[in-house]
Amino acid sequence: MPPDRLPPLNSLRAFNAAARHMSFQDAAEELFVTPAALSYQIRQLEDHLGVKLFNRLNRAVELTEMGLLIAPGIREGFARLSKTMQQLERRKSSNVLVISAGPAITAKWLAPRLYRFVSKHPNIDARVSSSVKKVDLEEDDVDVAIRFGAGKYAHCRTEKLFDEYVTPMCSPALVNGDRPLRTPDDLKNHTLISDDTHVGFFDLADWNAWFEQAGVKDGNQGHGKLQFNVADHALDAAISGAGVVLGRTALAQGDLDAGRLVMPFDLKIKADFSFFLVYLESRAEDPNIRAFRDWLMDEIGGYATRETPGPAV
Amino acid sequence: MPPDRLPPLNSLRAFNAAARHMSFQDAAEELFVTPAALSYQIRQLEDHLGVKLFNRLNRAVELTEMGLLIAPGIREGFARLSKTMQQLERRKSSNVLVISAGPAITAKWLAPRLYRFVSKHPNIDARVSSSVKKVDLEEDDVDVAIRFGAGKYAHCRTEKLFDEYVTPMCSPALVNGDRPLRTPDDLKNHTLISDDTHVGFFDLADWNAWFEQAGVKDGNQGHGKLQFNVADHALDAAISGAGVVLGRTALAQGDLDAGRLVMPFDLKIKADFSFFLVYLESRAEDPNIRAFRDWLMDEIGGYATRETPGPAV
DNA sequence: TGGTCACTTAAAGAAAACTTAACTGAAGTG
DNA sequence: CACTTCAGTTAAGTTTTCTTTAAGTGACCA
Repeated sequence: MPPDRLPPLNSLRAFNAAARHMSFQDAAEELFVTPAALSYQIRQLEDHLGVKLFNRLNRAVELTEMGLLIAPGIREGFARLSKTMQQLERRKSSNVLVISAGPAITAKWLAPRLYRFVSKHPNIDARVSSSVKKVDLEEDDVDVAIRFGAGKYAHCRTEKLFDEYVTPMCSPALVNGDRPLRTPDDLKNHTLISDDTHVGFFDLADWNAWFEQAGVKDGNQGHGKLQFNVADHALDAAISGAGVVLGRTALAQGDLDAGRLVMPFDLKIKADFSFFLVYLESRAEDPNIRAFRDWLMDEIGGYATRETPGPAV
Repeated sequence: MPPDRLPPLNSLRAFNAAARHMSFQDAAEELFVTPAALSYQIRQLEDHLGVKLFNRLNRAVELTEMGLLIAPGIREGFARLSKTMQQLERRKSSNVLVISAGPAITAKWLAPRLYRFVSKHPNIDARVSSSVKKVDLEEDDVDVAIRFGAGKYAHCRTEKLFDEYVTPMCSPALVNGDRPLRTPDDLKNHTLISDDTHVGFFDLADWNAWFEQAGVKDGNQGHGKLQFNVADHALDAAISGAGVVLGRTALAQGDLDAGRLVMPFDLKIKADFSFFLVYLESRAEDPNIRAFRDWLMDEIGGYATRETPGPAV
């Protein structure tokens, strides 16, 4: 980057305020100076650039072509600086790390092991913001996000956590019970549990898709059905023996490891999407974010797959 | 936006230079001041924020946690301001509008009618940058782009120009010649022309796909084949009577209107992608960009479909 | 016609930023 | 082990820049 040769910064700030208010008076007020000072600043900028930025009308001002041209860029530049200073203020007082994740992954995966992160980093005040809504890392006060998706987010560094597979799962008691589960056909004797959390957000194989791949006709016409709109509730229902759930391996990990759930069949359908850790490229060196990322990678024992797409056409 | 209460801007600039160079000396040089001045500025910023930003080592400096936290944001903020001033410089001297478009759409659509834009806006120096490579509107010196895609680009305003369909096309002489083209089956008697320009960039129906939809078996085993790696060359070959091309309606528009090409069959396969005009959201009010956009919309006689996706997770 | 409103201008005063020059303390050098 | 060098610091004084005060302009409004 060459020596930038920027105009006097105070005059740029004055221009920014004036362009936003479309009034020198209001701008002067915002900056706690007299209108005279502001007028002088704008003129200084115009002289420096050799270009008129405002047309002075009788009792108003309007941006010239050139003013119109640079106003958005100047505004964004200062907004970026401003946001950055806010970040620092936030960090100065407390030491919060806001983690955004969907409800299911939070309940089944993140929350049960987050205590390890907190005890490893007692100075970091970790907060989980659990929501289905997409979160804007640049706007909302969120530091890192765990997202199920394709792993492409503008300006973000993303690291794959794990892939997702869909397969039937149930309580171990069910497998060898009075209606045993030996072949996919046996599923017709059981209540089929599912969830529609993802509908409208992303595609995920459903019972029909699984039965098709398993070569079972009319599998879905079986014993009964039970549907949830929160993924972890569906799993919990299966744990309690209510039936067989078409579960997601990543979410059910803990229950599978603990023996509360088993996968009676080999057939797993891989999802198009995976779980990713996402955070702003520009904040990759933030100590708190690094700490969380390192802990997370350690926790899953995998290594990172980095992808850093930028905005391109 | 509230009154920002930013720290002294000069001290921010000093911090930016120092953080980039990791050296007060070099930073001072960049800003054409003495090291003493720079030292003073950094201290001023630290005092203002109440936070140490650099650790002073014996003969070097290093960023503290807090310094590390804000450095990227500060840098980006100034980079934005800098880019904006560069834009103004560019516009001051000349009045260039750089249009980026793929080779085929340039040759067949844009170039033949761009003279109308230039004669309508004689003060604008329009330049076409024709390339297959993706262009970064924020980095490269490109003002607007015409792209074939899904119409989702970060930070960009996109307006749909037209959809794209794929269907056989040939010289009108061929249709009623000694090997007439009455039904899709007749294609077996003709040389099949195609292009693979798009391969690796996006999916587009090929001859196999078209034959399948037309219900023709083994259509592709016909008379002969001719393949190009530039889309407009394939069209030109068809115009000259070399055979039947699986043409793209948007690209062939001009040749179809002029009667140089005809579409012997009704079956058109719609492409997943469309042509879009793309430009940075922040430059939507740029007079040159507005002028081009308005002319373009006028030219196609359609109205705009605006989509402005931001970076979200 | 006279008052008001938004911005401008000029001169003087206040505040900031910069330089000079002397200082510190560690690393490299002979 | 002294001597030099090098990066950064500090303090005092100066220069530059910015800001205010106060008077001025010109269009709009009553």
